[in-house]
Amino acid sequence: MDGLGLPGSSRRERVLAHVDMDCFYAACERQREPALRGEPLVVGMGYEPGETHGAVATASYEAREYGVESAMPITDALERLPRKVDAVDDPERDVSEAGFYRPVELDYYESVGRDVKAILHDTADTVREVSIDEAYLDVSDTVDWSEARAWATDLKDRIEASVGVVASVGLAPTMSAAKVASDHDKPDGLIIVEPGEVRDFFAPLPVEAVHGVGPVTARELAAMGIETAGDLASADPDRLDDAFGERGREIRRFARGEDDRDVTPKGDPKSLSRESAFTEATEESETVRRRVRTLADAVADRARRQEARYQTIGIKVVTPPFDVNTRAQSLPGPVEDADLVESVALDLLTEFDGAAVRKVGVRVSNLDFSAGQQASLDGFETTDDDGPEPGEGRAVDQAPLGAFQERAGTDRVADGDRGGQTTLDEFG
DNA sequence: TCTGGGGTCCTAGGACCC
DNA sequence: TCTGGGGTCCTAGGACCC
Repeated sequence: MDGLGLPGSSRRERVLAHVDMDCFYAACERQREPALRGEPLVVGMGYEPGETHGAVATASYEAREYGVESAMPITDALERLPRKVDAVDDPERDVSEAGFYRPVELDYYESVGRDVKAILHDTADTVREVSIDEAYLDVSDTVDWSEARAWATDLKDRIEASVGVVASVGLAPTMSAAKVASDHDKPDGLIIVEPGEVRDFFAPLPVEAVHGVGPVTARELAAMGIETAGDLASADPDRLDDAFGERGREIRRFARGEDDRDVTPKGDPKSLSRESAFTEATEESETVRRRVRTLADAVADRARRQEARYQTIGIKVVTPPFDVNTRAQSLPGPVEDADLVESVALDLLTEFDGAAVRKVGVRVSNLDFSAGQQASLDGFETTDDDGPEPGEGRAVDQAPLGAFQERAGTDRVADGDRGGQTTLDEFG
């Protein structure tokens, strides 16, 4: 097989697919509550039945007809599309011009997402899961361009038949083109962009269609007279570099159909965080501190379940109108210590005492998964002695924080108890 | 527009080291 | 006295994605 494995542009044209579920949260709700099919449906984040707070996570296409959009406050959505139950009681309202509202239930959507991913992994050797409802596939070894449509149709059918949700699929020789292709014909879309067609496919699209171009960049590009992907493809690369740096060159390459990125399985996360907004901005430090404590515990718990140690602990404080402030503190070595997450987070928060706060977050980063891998190895090998790992011992010795230093010893015991068991559970 | 939650990557400046 | 260069780590912020 000539060309296989050659680097750069000389290598064989790959066959890549991007699979993207249509209105995924709404589709999940309809899958388990079929009466919602064909009805305008809004799935709200932070929404509870009968209430009016929260924001739109997903609006079905029927709901979009009424002007309901993603990220819109539920109060606005209700003005455009009243709840069916309310309309029934209101003689002023036409029941046929009303819709259904459901709260986000992420655990359920994740289980549906896993069912879809299982089919993808069964179909392709190389899968990169991007999010709960989206993935890239590399099927170069098994699918030829001449059979691409049949393959994709079969995949879509399998997903719909066995999981009950609809996917849009795009095939192209690059990841960035496959992504745009899957988005181009939604819902229930299937677009195939063969090698050599990529640039023409991109040309008429607005720059926002290019992966990596958001509202800010689009506005700046427009000011430069660049409005379509075609304009972007033929723009002077130095000019883009001046305006946007390396990212400017990258979006130009994408628009030209140049994208060497390989589909690789998703690795370990780089950070874990939890954040939460107040119903309205508060200046009460104790209220904010309480929330930060809760978030810190949740983040630490998430890290523990994923067997991730962390070396950096940070907070995010959003103050009106929408100023995002971040603070972070690094430790001398990776730890797993819920109390430390809380105390460092609270310590960083003192800077914002008395400030109006509308939202707070806690984050751990600089993650280290080697301890978990070690634990899983231990499970299959002869029992290790109980001494600390060399690296961990050193980290503890250098710790600048009293709390960290005092408690590190007891954490080791807890770790030893848990490591192997947790791992077995996950594989079981 | 008065913006929900969980991520990624990049840039820039300062500290510190050789 | 403002004179060299290179490298790494850390923090903070920004843009973007779903």
